[in-house]
Amino acid sequence: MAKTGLEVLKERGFISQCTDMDALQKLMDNERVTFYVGVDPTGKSLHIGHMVPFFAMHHLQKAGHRPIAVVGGGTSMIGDPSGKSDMRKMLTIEQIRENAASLKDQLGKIIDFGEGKALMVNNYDWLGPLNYLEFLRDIGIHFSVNRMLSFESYKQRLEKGLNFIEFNYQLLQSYDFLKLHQDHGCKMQMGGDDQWGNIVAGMELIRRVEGAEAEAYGLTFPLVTRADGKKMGKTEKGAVFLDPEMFSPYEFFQYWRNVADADVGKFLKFFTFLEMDEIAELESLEGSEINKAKERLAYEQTKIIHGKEEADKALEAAKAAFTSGGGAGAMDRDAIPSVDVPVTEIEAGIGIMDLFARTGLCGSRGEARRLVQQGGARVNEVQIKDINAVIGADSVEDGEILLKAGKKRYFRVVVGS
RNA sequence: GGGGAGGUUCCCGAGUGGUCAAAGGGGGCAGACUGUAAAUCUGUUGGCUAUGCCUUCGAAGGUUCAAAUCCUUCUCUCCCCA
Repeated sequence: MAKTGLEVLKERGFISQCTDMDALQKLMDNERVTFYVGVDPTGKSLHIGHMVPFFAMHHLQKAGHRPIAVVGGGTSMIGDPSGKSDMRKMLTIEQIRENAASLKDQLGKIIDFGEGKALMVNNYDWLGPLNYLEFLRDIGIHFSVNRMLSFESYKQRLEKGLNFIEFNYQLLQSYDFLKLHQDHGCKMQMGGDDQWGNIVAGMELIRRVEGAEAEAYGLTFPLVTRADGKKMGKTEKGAVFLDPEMFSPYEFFQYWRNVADADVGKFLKFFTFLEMDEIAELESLEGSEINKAKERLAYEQTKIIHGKEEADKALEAAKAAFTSGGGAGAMDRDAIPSVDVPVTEIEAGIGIMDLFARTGLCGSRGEARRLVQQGGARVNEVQIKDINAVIGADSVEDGEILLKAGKKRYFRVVVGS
């Protein structure tokens, strides 16, 4: 007996709030439902913190429903105040267009944009040409300022200051839902919990314009948190982007490999397509065994985003680097960042601090000095503790020198001519 | 438009003429311990051609032997009034 899409979401923990679960269940049992999720094209790459709704989309699409990804080209020119303590930066139309194009590629890894299976639209297409007076008359009339002000998300902003442009965001998002309902028969909107207010507002708008019997539902996902309280998908160096140029597949793999014990099960459900019984099995592992589950999580997730080949490479590299006495010997060379240094410089000899300072492993010579003094610096796996050590041609192996900072960070110095 | 309070190093937050590269906390980095986890403990945390030098306390000027600290102007934020 196949599970319905909604059941899959439920058992995986995707559902936080639903405007009418029973009715939605019934609807989805009986027909192919078109639903949508908004994406903000505020950057050229998504990061994993954005991914929950798209994994949810995947499950529903698999169950036969039709997703629409709405690029918020128009709305991102306004900036959603929900859950934000500060106003968002505004982008130009050109930037947004560029971003939108690369976002589609990334979403394509999770959602099948094949003919008729899914849509991607840009709300700038209908928000852009809007006529202010008409919009106020046709749409604005349905909104109560009193009601809007009572929303929790606005309350918070009222204390800090909320300007008029942001205040309009909800109207525009509601209009999106109405527009998609009219043009594509879209009946459900999904989003993070912070979108609840906006989603409900959209439903109400549809009911007011189309009549009380119009079918519109809303579904929200819980905010995915990490056991250590840090933001999902953020590292000190920035967000965990899906774009391999911005965040290498190896590091991506490592991010997942290093999640907290308490998060493994949850993440397997959210971010992989493994079956529930397999996840249950992985979840039941205890002690150091749990590393197997983390490895699986990292592998599956990397495979989805970067492909099987990259996932295999990352897995192998990780194994090589962390088992049997360490060493990056078997690591995939390309996965390690590198810098070119002319052979003449190597032959002349480079001070250990200079070498580390120019690799990105250390931000400055001072930082490099500390690293060396604290015993975190290794050249070809040999610890160097002398800050005056000079690295010369005798350290070159296979045309490169392998540097290691701490236990996990590697860097290659490629000797160029 | 009027009045008030503020802008300090990655973040929060002390500091109100020299002893300040600036307390404390957070975070980061490194080390120990480990399971590439968590917790804990230790060290470290502006840069450099390095017992000294340079750049930093919203911006620009000024006072002084000496300023994050005093004065002037500008700028931004928040609060109260209109």
